[in-house]
Amino acid sequence: MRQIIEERTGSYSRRPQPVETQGSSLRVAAHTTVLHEGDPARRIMEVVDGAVMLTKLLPDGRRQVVELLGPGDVFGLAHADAYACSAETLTPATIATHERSALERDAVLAARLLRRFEAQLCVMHSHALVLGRMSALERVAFFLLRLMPESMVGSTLHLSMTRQEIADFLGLTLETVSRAFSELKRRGFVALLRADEVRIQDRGSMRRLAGAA
Amino acid sequence: MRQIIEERTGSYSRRPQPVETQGSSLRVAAHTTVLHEGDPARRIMEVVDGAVMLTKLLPDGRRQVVELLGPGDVFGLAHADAYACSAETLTPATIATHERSALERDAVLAARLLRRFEAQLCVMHSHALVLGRMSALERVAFFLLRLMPESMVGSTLHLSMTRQEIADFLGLTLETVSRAFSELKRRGFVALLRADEVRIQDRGSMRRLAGAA
DNA sequence: CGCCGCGTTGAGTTGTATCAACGTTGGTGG
DNA sequence: CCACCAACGTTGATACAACTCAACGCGGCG
Repeated sequence: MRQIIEERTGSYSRRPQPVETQGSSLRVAAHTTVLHEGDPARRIMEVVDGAVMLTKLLPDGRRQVVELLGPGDVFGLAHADAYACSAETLTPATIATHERSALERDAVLAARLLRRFEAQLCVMHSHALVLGRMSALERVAFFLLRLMPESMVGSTLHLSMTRQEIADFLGLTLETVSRAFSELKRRGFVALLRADEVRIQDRGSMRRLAGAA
Repeated sequence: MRQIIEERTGSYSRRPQPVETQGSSLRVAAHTTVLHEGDPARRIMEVVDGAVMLTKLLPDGRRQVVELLGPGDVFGLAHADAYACSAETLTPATIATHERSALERDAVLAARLLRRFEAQLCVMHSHALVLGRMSALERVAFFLLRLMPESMVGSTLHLSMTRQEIADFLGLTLETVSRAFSELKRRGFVALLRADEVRIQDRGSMRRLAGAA
């Protein structure tokens, strides 16, 4: 669809710094596929700004959103030199890219990625618990808490995902996600200003539902 | 239960090498809990030999086996300075441990962990697809293929997990896992010599079931 | 032998998927 | 400005896969 991507090389074009690698930076529109599952994995990427989702497909078309990424998160991982997931922007985004070979040369970059990978692996562990052991209502409560940092308590959250995308992330159908939203609203745990504008009313009950996430 | 752990310091006790970190090595019996979810995360660990599973618990006791680890795999990851998962051996195992501070000093170690984290993150992505989108039969087929490397085609696989542990890994109940094994046997895709001895008879059909894993 | 943990199988229940209709919103063009 | 349309969301009725509860089988060990 809207594949508006503009690329520009790193700020230090004059003398290529050995530490600040020759990574370039992409500015990408919302709903743009940045890379495709199975393509040769040449570069590794970091979300600088915006939101990105990683997806995997089964041959018959079933889809799983395997990870939701925000600023600092890393993607473009490879299994057998091919990208393991597709990556699609949820919002307009800025993405930094690095040659894979840069990892060996640039220790600072490698250290940053190591810390990030650890954090993302922990998040994946939590997500496995969600997908493997939680009910639909619990999954949606968990999802909303995950998107709503402690800080912004009373404020309203904008969802940049459709019901189908949320369903594909939580291992549900879009109808079940919709019913779960309605049920949370009915119980007074959340308020839906619009379909994509949510306010959490009762954080305690939500946390109890989500298993003290 | 059987908490037979013997610890010994690294081989270079004389002059402590700056690169080969002061990691110690554990010899651990099967069915031993090596670390507990929530404990302060002081050390990072590598499986040298044997098999280890990482688990997470919900307050009401529901359990998810989030990862299965073999030689080379890394665990002991921290979220907010606490272990994110418990780790339990499935077989007798040898485990190398490193102080977390060693990561900053030892570039070789850091590079190895980075590669491992990338691989383990990819595996977790696949597992999210399994947990979110696959049927019970597909999950069990996927599980068996994952344990049976391409190389050993005709040979027999020893499962070191109970039906309950497999169920907790695949997000199912032990009865459903048992029925799936029976169904795979009925279809002639696998042979069950004993409950924990499996031979894959029809790898093609298994791969088709598991979505060309 | 007889117990105990683990596995299998059956019968009935339930949560989520599926299928289908209807509602809402935002954009476009008459 | 309003009518129309398309995409997204909600809600209801029904179906079905997996869960739950329960009985039974089997193998290893004291």
